[in-house]
Amino acid sequence: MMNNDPALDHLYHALADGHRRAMIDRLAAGPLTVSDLATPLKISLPAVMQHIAVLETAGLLHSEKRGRVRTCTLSPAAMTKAEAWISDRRRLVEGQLTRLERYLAQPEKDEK
Amino acid sequence: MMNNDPALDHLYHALADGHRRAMIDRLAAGPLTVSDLATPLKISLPAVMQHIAVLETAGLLHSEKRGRVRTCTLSPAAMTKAEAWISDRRRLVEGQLTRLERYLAQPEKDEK
DNA sequence: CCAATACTTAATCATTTACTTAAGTGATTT
DNA sequence: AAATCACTTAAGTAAATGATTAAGTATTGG
Repeated sequence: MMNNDPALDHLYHALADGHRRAMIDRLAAGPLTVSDLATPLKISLPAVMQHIAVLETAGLLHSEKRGRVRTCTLSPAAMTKAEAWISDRRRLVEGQLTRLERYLAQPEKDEK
Repeated sequence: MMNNDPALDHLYHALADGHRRAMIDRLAAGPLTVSDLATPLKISLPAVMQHIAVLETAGLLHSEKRGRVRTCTLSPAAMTKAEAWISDRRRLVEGQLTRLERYLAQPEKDEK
């Protein structure tokens, strides 16, 4: 079964937090260091590092250390996967609505 | 800030569990009762009810009780919201890649 | 009316999460 | 070499999560 998929667990779990979404938002404009990511957040640096680890486990970003500075970059592929799952299901339900609307819009026949 | 959005917290949290995704999957084909939803899952009925509550809090489904049977139906609007957030960010990052590629593809000038 | 059905509530529990503070590591500056 | 910087590790904590079992509450069929 496709829904017993730890990768999707990690992906959606990573997205289910405002701090992490804010980090993704800022990273969407380009790579940032750990300190850069931490600056606008009102949490400690270790907390930021834990969020980075969660995003990295989900495959949403990768990071590289040069000297004493770690730079984080978004990986769009993981986002595509999360988006694809939900998009597929949404389309199925909306297809259902379309069938219901088709049924409702259909003029009644067989009324005798 | 758009990322401090409890609705998105609830949405992605609801999607971050295989049992709940399996339930969404089956509901995508049409409404089901609580027992119908529980049957293929190897967890207790109260556990299924808790998952339904999480999905309902996220706005992913609504349920209605008639007699002693509760029927659950998916609400595609919430899915659209979750999909939209991630889609927007993915497009931003992919736009970046496009700019990078454009830069890399560009023949070097100013080399003197 | 009585039992079976379909949930529902309540109480409990192990684990995971999202933090914290304090102390440590290694790379740059001065 | 010493201080500063940019993380990193460790240890601990309160609250949330995902499950359980046991005991309800309404419906509904016989």
